[in-house]
Amino acid sequence: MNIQEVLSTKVKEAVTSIFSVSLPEVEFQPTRKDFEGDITVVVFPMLRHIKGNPAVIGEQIGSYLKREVAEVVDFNVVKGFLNVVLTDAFYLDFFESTLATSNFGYVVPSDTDAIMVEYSSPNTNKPLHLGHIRNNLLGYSVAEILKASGKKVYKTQIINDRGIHICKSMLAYVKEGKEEEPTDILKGDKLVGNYYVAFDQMYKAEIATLVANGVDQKEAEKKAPILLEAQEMLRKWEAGDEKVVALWKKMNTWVYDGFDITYKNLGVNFDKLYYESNTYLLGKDVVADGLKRGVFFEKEDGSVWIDLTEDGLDEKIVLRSDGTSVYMTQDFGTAIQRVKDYPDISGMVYTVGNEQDYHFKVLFLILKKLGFAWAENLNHLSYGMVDLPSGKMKSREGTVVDADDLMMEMTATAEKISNELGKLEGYSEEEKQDLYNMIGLGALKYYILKVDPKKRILFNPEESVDFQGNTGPFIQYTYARIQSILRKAATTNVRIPKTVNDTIAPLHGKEKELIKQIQLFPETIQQAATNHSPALIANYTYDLVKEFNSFYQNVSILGETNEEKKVFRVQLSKKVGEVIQSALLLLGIHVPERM
RNA sequence: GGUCGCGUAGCUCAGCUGGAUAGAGCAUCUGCCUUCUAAGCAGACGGUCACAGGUUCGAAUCCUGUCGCGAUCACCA
Repeated sequence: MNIQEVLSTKVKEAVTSIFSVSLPEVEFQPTRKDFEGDITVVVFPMLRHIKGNPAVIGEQIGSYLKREVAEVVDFNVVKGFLNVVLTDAFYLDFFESTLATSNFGYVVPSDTDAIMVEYSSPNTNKPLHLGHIRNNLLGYSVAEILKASGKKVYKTQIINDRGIHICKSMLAYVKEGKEEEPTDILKGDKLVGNYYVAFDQMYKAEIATLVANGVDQKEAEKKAPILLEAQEMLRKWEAGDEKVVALWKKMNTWVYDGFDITYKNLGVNFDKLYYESNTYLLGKDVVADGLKRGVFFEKEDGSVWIDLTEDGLDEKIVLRSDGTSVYMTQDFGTAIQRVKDYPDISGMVYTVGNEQDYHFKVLFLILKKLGFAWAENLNHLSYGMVDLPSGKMKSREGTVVDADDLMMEMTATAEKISNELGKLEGYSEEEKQDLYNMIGLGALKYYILKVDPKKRILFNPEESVDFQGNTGPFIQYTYARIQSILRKAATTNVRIPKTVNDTIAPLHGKEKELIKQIQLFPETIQQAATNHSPALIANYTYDLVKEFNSFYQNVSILGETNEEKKVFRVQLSKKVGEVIQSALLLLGIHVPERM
């Protein structure tokens, strides 16, 4: 039982004994820093059940708690707030208990209750950019957070490897590729992306010619010969034309090799890959079944629809009049397939931009109407676009911040700053490069993940990502500081005293604040998991680190003459380091021994 | 136009399942390295929480409306 539950019971007891009233619940909040105390009981809500002056009621409950609860040393009442002061022993007991816990804050993952997290899911016609980075970091991080919160997790992505957009880059390659192949300098995804851009240029030129010859703009966009050719290529692909399929395989392989490098550098991974070329026909049998059961209805032309007007949405097509699938059909077909593949799945998280909010609303509703139990636990991890000062990023127009380039720039910045500070004496060139990479990516990942996913990010390439203040490197730096102390101390086997005695008490205010912050870690993980919010982990870690740095600069650790106190501070620092490491790992950020 | 999301300090963001005097970082300004890593610490400056109503003992937080920004409303994906 934690302290809040103890206090809750005791407050109710107090109210019953003093006012002869039973209180349904007690409201707590952490005591604000400006007041004395650790935990605050809010008296106002009690006024519904007890008549009287809140300050007086607070006094009476406070006295009761001080008398009856061993952990309560003192209390004070400000307006309707009863601030309770807890004993140092309470905090030390808690701290002692964490020393024996490995992976403090993490819950051992279930082996039955699984969540599938989908993220990344790129098209294979162009390289990954900053928008994909946000998607990947969010998806990866949420998956890690869910794991830490006690779920079994499958990470997946569906690769959009077929369709007209893929044929466009293939066609441009055929037209002007001249057997070009990827090189060390030009990764496969970049090469294919170049041809996607090339297609667009040819297409635009043809439209311009047509318009100059008097063709209507819209008509020209539909009739441009190169577009018709691409459509023809798609038909051949669907018919299994050998030459087209061979080219498709070749170019997709180039792209996958390129993506692999980007994913590796970014530090993300997947347990299972789905390919749209294998799934795009799924869902038709579901439509047939749903028709029978009256979930869907058929129109005169043979197209199949679902009526969602009663749910405040509109009618949505699920099968075209020519019998082919639409995006939606594939999506529910794929969802069902995934549960067939992994029967322990009880829910899914889709990491997809907020432009598809409506689509997922409809998708989830359809799956519910089809009666799947797991459909109750589907979540769209919707995030805002990453825009540039000039507006939206567009691959076709070359206004994108490339993922590989950005990671390289971040690493270069880390190197520059490290060299200026010059603290890496004795590190080999390889160790240095690893460190620059760790710091550069730490900065980038933290920068992206600390903001609420719902909000759109305006990324200005002219202004570099910060390395000071509320940033990844600041947190990494604090970790490195702690490791430096531990190296010097080398007393890790010494334990803190089990009870508070004269040598360690009273706790320094900073020490107490640190323990309080550590205490919050497990519940922070749970909150981040329920809200699918890495930002909560980022903010928590920042608060912890700020608190530690304040402790570090205001309290001497190794210089402390009282041996018991010194050992305790070393232990405390070590624990903070462990929590920093655990927390950052949930964001996909690694920590250095030195920096 | 319908629907959804966002609007908090000069800038970037916390806080939003209602609680005390709205918090950080960046930028600007003051101090602090012959003592554990100054990518740091201590402090100053900076606010009509878009606006107007409402609910409540109490609203940045919940409800309604207005304005601004974005997304979306295809037999595209």
